[in-house]
Amino acid sequence: MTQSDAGPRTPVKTAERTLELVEFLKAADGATLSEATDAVDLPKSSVHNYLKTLVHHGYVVENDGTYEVGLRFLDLGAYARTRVPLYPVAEPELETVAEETGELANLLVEQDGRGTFIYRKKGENAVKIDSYNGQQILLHTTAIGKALLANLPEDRVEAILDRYGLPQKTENTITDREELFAELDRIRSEGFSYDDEERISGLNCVATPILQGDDVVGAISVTGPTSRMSQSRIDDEIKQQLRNAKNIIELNLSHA
Amino acid sequence: MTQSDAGPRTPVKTAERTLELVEFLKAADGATLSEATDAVDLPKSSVHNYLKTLVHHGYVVENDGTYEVGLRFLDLGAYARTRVPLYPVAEPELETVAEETGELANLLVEQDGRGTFIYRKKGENAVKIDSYNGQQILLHTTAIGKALLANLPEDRVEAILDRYGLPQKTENTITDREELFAELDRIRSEGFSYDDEERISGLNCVATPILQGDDVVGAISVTGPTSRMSQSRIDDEIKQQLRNAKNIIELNLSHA
DNA sequence: TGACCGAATTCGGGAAATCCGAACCGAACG
DNA sequence: CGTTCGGTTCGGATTTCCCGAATTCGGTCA
Repeated sequence: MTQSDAGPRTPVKTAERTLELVEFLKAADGATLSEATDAVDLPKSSVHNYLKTLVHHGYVVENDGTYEVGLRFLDLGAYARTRVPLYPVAEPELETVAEETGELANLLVEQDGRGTFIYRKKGENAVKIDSYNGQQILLHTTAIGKALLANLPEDRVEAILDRYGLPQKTENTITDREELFAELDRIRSEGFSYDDEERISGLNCVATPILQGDDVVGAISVTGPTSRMSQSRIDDEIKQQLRNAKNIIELNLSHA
Repeated sequence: MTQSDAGPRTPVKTAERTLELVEFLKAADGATLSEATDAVDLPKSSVHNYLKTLVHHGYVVENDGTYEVGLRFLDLGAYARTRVPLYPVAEPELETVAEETGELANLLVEQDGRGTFIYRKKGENAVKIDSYNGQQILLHTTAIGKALLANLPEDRVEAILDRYGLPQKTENTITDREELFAELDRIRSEGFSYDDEERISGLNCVATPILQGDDVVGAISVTGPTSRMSQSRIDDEIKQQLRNAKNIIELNLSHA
């Protein structure tokens, strides 16, 4: 990863190790003390202290020897979501989109250069994979991320690219800056972005940004399997649904 | 609080301070460095280091001088929820309950003696207050918590009471152990629990546990304003809806 | 324009918390 | 009954964090 942000001058290492440990528990779907010890570079006794401390505060749960991410994080996470003004406005509209199309409808916002799905609603036939709330992505890897990126000020886009680079996720991921900027231009003029299996093979996605005045506050999209996302369906149905939702959301945002 | 769990012998203090800081940001709905410094007992420069470290990792966001809880927690929280097998099974049924009654439908699970609402669905007329995902409560303060408590093994109940005590939330909160155990007996024999404004004045609640074999895995409830929750409506409509949802959920749990 | 004020950031020595290996326990299994 | 594989405890060495003072930054008022 081309990460050029060095971070704080004097980071609190213990805090970082704590978070790293929790992230490992997530990645591993739970782990024993020994497994966790192998993963983070610390002796067993130290990891033990960390885990017990986290357990005591409810951030980690222990079930006969295996440690897991605890529900206490849901409290913080759901709270953080309530602080995003777009969320309550967009939620009902995305529900409609999911119902009408039968596919997966998504809402993405940006924080600190990263994209976060703050709401995902499955329609009747929605693809099962690749879907849970809170998932974080790099903006250049998806249609919905690019829709957002295309409407950010140029200097912010530059800063984001400097920090996170353009790592490749599938063979279609854009990895070249020039190419990305050209694509962002196209998105700005058309108002929609697409991805052709750029992040996950077999999935297609159509997205459009949500604007508040001149500022982009998020983006919405519909995701479906390549087989069902024909050009004609995209043009006739999907884009219509998205346009509709976008209008209502922006209208409600403007006088709130 | 009657808290008799001393916690780990050698807690990692820095980890605790980190979490405490994030919790403060939540409680304060965002704060500046100076405000955060006043809240936690540390000098400004230390708090500065903590916050910058958290920002760097996306757990806190900074907007012109004020720090807020970041969306990265949503990733961990929503993930933790996916690890609860009850969640996907109960979600659609609670949606039905919310639609049919028009009130607020809830799903609670227990971890480490604390209750966590992992799903809440608002019906048409649902009360606006007191509702967000991930909220944590003490089990003895609500109908839904008591429904859960009533089906936990006695020694676990004792342990939970030892650890968290019976703090009073409203004038109706049960604060006496004997009284609570009597109430739990009653709940076990009736199969439903109620609260009369025990946690929040003006709100009433009807709840029933979700069992898997002999083990309680959670509880569901309907919450509404006292004015709308008449005895006859509770008996004729609400309990019927809950019974129905409970049956379907338990059935689906049993052969999964 | 310049001086002022509050807030955020940087700096460096001293104190304290974490690190870390080794030893101890306890359960499961052969 | 012995062995093994984890988890837990202990205490000294040292890294890391604490913490006040000095500096910089950004905005406001004269």
